[in-house]
Amino acid sequence: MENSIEEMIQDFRSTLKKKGFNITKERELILREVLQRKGHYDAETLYIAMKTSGVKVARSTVYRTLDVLYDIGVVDKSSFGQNQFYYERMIDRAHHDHLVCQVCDKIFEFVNEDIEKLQVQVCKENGFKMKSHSLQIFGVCTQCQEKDME
Amino acid sequence: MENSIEEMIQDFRSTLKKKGFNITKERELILREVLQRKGHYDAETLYIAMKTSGVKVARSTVYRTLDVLYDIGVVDKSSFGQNQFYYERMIDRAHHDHLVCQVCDKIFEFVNEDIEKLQVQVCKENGFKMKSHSLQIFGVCTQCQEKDME
DNA sequence: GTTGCTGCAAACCCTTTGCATAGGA
DNA sequence: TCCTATGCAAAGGGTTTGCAGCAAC
Repeated sequence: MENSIEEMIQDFRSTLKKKGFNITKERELILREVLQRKGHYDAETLYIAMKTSGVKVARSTVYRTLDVLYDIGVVDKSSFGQNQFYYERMIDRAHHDHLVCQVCDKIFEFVNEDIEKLQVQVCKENGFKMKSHSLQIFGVCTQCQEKDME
Repeated sequence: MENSIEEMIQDFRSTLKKKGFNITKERELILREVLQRKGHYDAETLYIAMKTSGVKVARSTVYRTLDVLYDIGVVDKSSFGQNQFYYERMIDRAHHDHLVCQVCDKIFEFVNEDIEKLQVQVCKENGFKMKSHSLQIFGVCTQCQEKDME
């Protein structure tokens, strides 16, 4: 259940091979960064973080690799209606949806099996073949509601 | 129930006033275009359509006004993960969610009361104050599935 | 007369792309 | 060797912004 980073990198290598991608040190470096990072971030943030910590990699490689990681299911990609993509590792996690606070921009997660089931049903009713889905609820989080009352 | 365009424009004027916006002829022109348009479109499409039909209005005014219309609840705004915003009039319509076909890019709508209720419940459980939400299911529509089999 | 809106063009921001070079298979 | 990936810089595309002139209140 609990895999070490090194084991995950081994998996990654074999998945790349299986899908016809080359194994490169840049892809591994980016994977390492992704694996140790929790929560949501955009490609630019990841790129800057890597630059700052002295890793040599090009911006376009980060963008391209994040999409490879998305392709092979290592990260999730979502957009929260902000015309920008956010990534997040999918390791050891079930699919989840998001509560987006419009005051502090924090993103909270939730899992709701019943909603998932209803989505499957909706697809069945419409003859639609589901590949993925994305549910965001926008509003105000508890903390911001409290701040507002002060 | 069934309001005429002119009645809707009257409502619009009073809403603008109530919210502290000025009433201008550009805003009215854009509202007219929005009211007679069904389905989803981006700001650029609306702008080009207006230009083509001879309406004099600046691109930035269209972009700015669509956001005003969104503010006051005349249009809905969503992004379908394409780094672009899509607008759609909200008149005479219940909230609905979207099935996005990744093959033909068509967008289908559905309404599901049970999902809506579960969302309210999720918010309650998390002490989250919901303002809006957005659910998109990505996949392949019936027609594209059939085409694929040929 | 103020304040807010429009129009224009330029700036912005994130993302993608073209191409020469480097590096896996 | 062949083909894919990288790095760089430049282009792209949708959206936003600064500012002067203009229109609403």
